[in-house]
Amino acid sequence: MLQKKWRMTNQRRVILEELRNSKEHLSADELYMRVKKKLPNVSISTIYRNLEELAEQGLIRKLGPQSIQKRFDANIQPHFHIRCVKCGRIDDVPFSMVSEVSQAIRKTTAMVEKITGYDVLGYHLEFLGICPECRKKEEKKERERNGR
Amino acid sequence: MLQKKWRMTNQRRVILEELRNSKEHLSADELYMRVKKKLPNVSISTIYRNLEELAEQGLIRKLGPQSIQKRFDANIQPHFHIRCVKCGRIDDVPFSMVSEVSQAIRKTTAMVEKITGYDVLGYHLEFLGICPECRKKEEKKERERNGR
DNA sequence: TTATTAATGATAACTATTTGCATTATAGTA
DNA sequence: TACTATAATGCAAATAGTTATCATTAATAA
Repeated sequence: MLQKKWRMTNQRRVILEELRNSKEHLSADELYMRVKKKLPNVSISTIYRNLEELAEQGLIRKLGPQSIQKRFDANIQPHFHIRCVKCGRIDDVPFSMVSEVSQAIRKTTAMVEKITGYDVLGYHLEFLGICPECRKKEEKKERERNGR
Repeated sequence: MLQKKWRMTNQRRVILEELRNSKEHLSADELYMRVKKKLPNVSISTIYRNLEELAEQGLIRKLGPQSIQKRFDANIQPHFHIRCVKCGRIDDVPFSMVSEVSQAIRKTTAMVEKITGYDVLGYHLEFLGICPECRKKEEKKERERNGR
């Protein structure tokens, strides 16, 4: 398991600094604007590369969905979802499963409004995991690696 | 408040049918493939337009984030987020606010694994709402509309 | 100080989605 | 039933956000 050497470049340092100094959660292009003020020659691809790299190292968190594709659901009854982090597949988590959770969330809403100043319209709860198919694939790969 | 007339076209009907017949949550291009089998001349832009339209009418649900841009967070402590549906801005909901919720979620995890067959790795809870700035803008627009 | 190679900047490519526009088809009316 | 207004379509081009390529630069270990 040899590990890639890690270099703390000027760009990387400034990117991390700017992200840490900001109260908001910046998008790649917002961050690009800020870093540019310190390092006018920085490239947008350096921003993207470093965000990936820093997230992989656990120094920052990537928010939102891993897959950019939107998905659509004809079931408009309240229910939650579970998404496979490997393949992007989304399945249902029946509402009965999570009625306790949704009750807890509802109880918290007023407090969230007071603290954040937002009008809360709803929420989005999604479990993340590895779907049965992808787990099988993983296990197969594992066996092949060990087999020879 | 005059309302746009709504026409049930062949394409629209098949799109809705295919979405309702599928157990999974389809992405636009997956749906495109299926609709194409019934209507070979259908265009991908018809799929997109109808998904938007049907979601607006409340006949289907759009899953995942409204904005496709990823955002990044240098705070790697556990906490939840609240996102503005108008402008895409993301703020923190402090962990203390939602410790009750996260406890309820943790208690449910084992059950979710059993039902869905997934290995659950984590979850993502995001409140949706309108941020103070956007609310102010909305109110201003409202006043202007009524004012004259 | 030098050698290795990780990281960079510039640019092209790519993916998912949206838009413009001329044409077609639906629903309401004569 | 035919006519009309306009919603919706198909196609192509445009766009947004992100990723890949590649020659060049610079950080680290010897």
